[in-house]
Amino acid sequence: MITELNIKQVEKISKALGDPYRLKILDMISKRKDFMQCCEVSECFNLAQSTMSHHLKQLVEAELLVSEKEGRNLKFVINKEICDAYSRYISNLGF
Amino acid sequence: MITELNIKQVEKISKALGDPYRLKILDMISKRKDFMQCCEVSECFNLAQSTMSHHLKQLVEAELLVSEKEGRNLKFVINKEICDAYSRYISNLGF
DNA sequence: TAAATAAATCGAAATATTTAGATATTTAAA
DNA sequence: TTTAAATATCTAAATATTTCGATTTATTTA
Repeated sequence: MITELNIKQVEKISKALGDPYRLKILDMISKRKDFMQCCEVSECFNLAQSTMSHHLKQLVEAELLVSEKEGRNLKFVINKEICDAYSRYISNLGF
Repeated sequence: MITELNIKQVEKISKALGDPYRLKILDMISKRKDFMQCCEVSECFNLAQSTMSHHLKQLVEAELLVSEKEGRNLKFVINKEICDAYSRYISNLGF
């Protein structure tokens, strides 16, 4: 089944994508074969832990990332299905 | 030549897409075969003229829309190339 | 069980965005 | 050439977002 986003979801995803840190986070995570840990992500940016947590939460709530708890760590992977659905929504604007 | 967006452009486009009015505006314009006039767009929303002007400006500055002056009116069309480039950027996050 | 680590939550300040009203500019029509 | 229409700009208020520090929660390790 192909995921179809409604306009509210598109808005939320767009908002999540509209920040330089969050774009860089997605970029980093996407370059991994497997997954990425939260604390690893934090180390790459000069931001407070609470700020990073907030950014990651927004990406998860927009469903761009899927997170999984592993002990006291958090692993992230890109939600390919949502990325594709969003991508499709935007490119369909051109028709 | 295929347009490749840099991360700053992706941020700007995402911000432009992260508002319910602007998404609806794009939706309306995209449903037209040809183009759409500014005042036509305004009529569809319960927003002040200056507010609408501001929203349209953001879409044009993000290059999602191309505007052309025609007399005292403004015509808009979707910038398909940018939509596709943005769409491609996002779907590539999945790899 | 105590200490340490990873992440989340809360509160508050700084910053950015959205919105409307007033005014200005540009062009068309009377 | 005055008037009307379409759009843009400016200012200010309301609202939302970003950020940090402090605290809390959950889990692991000593």
